[in-house]
Amino acid sequence: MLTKRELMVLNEIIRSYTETGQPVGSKSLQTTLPMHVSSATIRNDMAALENAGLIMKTHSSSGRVPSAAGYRYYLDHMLTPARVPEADLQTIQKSFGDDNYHRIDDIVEQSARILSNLTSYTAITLGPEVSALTLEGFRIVPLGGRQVMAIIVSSDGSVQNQVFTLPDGVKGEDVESAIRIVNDQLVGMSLPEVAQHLQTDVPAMLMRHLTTPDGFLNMFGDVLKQAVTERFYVGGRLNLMDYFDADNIGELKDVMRIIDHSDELNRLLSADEQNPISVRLGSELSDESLKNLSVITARYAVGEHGQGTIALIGPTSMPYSKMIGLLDAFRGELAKRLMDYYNHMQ
Amino acid sequence: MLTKRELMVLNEIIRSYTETGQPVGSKSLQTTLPMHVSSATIRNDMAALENAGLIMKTHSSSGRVPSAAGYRYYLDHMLTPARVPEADLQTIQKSFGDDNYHRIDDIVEQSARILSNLTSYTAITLGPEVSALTLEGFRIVPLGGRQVMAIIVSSDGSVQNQVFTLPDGVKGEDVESAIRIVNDQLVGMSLPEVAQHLQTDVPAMLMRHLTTPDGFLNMFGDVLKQAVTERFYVGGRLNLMDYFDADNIGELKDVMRIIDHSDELNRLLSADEQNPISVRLGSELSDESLKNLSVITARYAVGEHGQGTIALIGPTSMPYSKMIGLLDAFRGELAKRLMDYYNHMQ
DNA sequence: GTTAGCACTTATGGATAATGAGTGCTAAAA
DNA sequence: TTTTAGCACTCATTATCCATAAGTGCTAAC
Repeated sequence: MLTKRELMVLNEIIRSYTETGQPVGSKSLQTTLPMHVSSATIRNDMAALENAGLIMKTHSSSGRVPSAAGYRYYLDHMLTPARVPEADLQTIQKSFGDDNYHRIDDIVEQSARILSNLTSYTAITLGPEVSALTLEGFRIVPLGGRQVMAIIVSSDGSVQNQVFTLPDGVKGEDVESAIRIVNDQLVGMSLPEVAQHLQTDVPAMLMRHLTTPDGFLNMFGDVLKQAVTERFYVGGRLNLMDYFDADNIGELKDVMRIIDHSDELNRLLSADEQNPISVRLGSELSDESLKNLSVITARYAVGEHGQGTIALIGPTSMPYSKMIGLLDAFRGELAKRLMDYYNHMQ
Repeated sequence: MLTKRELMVLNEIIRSYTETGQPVGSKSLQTTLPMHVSSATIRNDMAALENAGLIMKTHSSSGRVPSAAGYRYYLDHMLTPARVPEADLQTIQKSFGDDNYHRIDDIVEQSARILSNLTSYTAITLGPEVSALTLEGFRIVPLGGRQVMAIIVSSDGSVQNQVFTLPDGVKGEDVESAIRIVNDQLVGMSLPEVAQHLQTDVPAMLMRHLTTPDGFLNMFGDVLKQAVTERFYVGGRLNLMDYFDADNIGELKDVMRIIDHSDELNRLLSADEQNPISVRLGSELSDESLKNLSVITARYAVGEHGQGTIALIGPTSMPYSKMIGLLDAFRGELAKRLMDYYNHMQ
C-alpha cells in the first residue's frame, strides 16, 4: 500500500514530466512538492514507487519517469477531470458557428477540426453509429444518357448516393419496379437487416418482377454498403509529427497509415463501452508504433439517434486531467449541436 | 561555352548524386566517366563548371553537387526521357484493372495511387478541367421531411449533389418551377457562364415565378460551386517524409500543409502551358519549405473533354529522365482510360 | 591541353576528460 | 520508526584533441 506522500510524489512526477518531458529528480521534487521534506526522504519514497513498478529510471543514475503502470494507476485512482477554461468553451461555440450544416457529417467533421485546434493533438470523430439506423427511402434519379443516381435515405436523414451507368437495354419500367420493390419491402428495416435480405430473398424478388434484373442488386448493394460504413474524420493529422524524432520516422509513418485506414482506426477506438470516457496507453495496445502515444476515447449520446465517438491521440505524457475535462465538455456540446440539426431537419 | 567533356562531367555528377546522395569527387568521376583522363583534368573541368554556376561544393574541400542552375541546364539542354520498362507499363495496366469506375474522379484518384506506388514519390492528379464543361441538367429530389437533394449534371457526365433542408412553407410547385427555370434558361451554358447569370438575371427570374424564392438561389449556387471546384487527388503523401530529416520537421509540416490545401496546390501546379511536361525546381518556387523538392507537371488531353494535369513531387535530386518518361507514358494511358469511360457512359 | 605532385582544407569518428544531475546507502538525529 | 545529512558512485552530456580520409587548388613538367 502506498502512503499519502508517495502518492503525492507520483502525482508530482507525472505532472512535472508531462510539463517538461524531462526525468524528475529528488531535488527538484523538493521544491515543487507542497510539504517540506529532505531530498533523501523523497528518494526513499521514489524507491518505494519504483519497487511498485509505477516509476522508472532512464538510466541507473537518472531521475524518474512514470511507467505505463504508473500512468494507469494515476488514471484509475488519482485523476480528476479539470474544469474547462471559459475561453475554450467560447472557442468551441464560435468554431461551430451558427452555420446551417448541410449534413450531420459536416458537424462531425468540424468537431475533429475544433478538437485538434484546441488541443494541438490529433482528433478523430465518428458520427452516431449507423447500425441503429433504418432504411427510410430509396430513389433512382435519371441523369441523362444511361446514367442514373441511386440514393439511399436513412432514418436520421443522412443520405448516400452513387452514380451508375445502366447496362444496355434496361427498361424504364424496370427502374420503377426496382424502386417500388425496395421501398415496399425494405423500408423501415434496420440497415444491417436490409443487407441481410439483400443476400437472401431480394434477388429472387428482382428476378420475378424485372425483365432485366441485372445490375440493380449491385446498385442498391453498393449504396447500402456506403450507408453502413462508419466514416471517420481526422483533424490535426500533422500534429502527430511533433511526437516523433528523426530515428522514429518509420513509426510516424506507421501511425499515419493507421490514421488513414478506417478499419485500423476502428480497432484503435473500440474502447470499453462501460466508461463514457476511457484512456488507453499506447503500451497497452498491440502496435509497436503507438508505444509513446495514448488514446482518449469519449462516447456521446444523441437521444434516440444512438451514440457516437470522439477521440484524441497524443503523447502518453499528456495533461490527462485537462484533456478529459475538455472531451467531457465537448461531447455534451456536440450532442446538443446534433440534436439541433435533427430537430431543424424534420 | 562548355566543352563536350565538361558536359559529360556535369551529366555524370548529376547521375551519381541522384543515385548516392553524396557529393561527387574527381577521383570517383575518373572511374565512372566513359573516357580516360586524369583526376587533375577532371578537376579543371569541375572548376569551369563551378565558375559557370552549375555545380557547387558543400564545403571548401568537398566533392561537388549540382546547383539549381545545374539542374536547370540539365533539364533544358541535356535530358532525354527514358524508355519506360515493360514491367511498369504492365503494373499501370493491372492497377487500373478493368473495373467499371462509377465516376471520372475515381479513375483520376486511382491514378494518383498508381503513380505514387510506381515512383515512391508523391503524386497529384487533377481531372479534366471544369471550365470547359457546360450545364447538362439540374434535379431536385425530395428525400422525405423537408429535405431535398439538389443535383447538377455536367456535360461530361460528372455529377455534384448536396442535401438541403427547405425553409418552412416552400410549396411543391415552387420546387418544380425552380427546376424548370434552371433547365430551360441555363442548360447548355458553360459552368462559368451559369455562375455569371446566377449573379445577374436569375435572382429576378426566381422572384417573378416563385412565391417563396428564398433558398433556391443558394441551393443552386452551392452545388454549382462544387461543380466548378477543381478536385485534387494526392497519392503517397507519406513518401514526402523520406526527404526531410530531424531538424526539418517544420518544413515537412509546411509541405504537408500545402499538399492538403487545394488553393496552394493549384499555385504549385500551374505550370507553363506550353510544354506538355515541365519541371520546376523547389528553389525556383517561392516557398522556402520546398527548396529541396521539385515538381514535375504533365498535362493530358481527353479529346474534346479538355485537359487535365498529373504531377509528381519528389526530391530535387530525382532521376528525371526516368520520371519524365514514366509520366509521358502514364498521361497517354490515363487519357485512354478516360476516353473509354466517356464512350461507355453515353 | 594534360598530368603528376604536393600543400592545404574540412568532415568524420574515436578517445579522453571534465561536468553535473542524480542515485543508493549508511549512520546519526528526531 | 521515520527523517535527514553526508558521501561514494553512476551515467549522460559536452568539449577537446587527434588521426584519418576524401577532396581541392595550384604549380611545374610533359
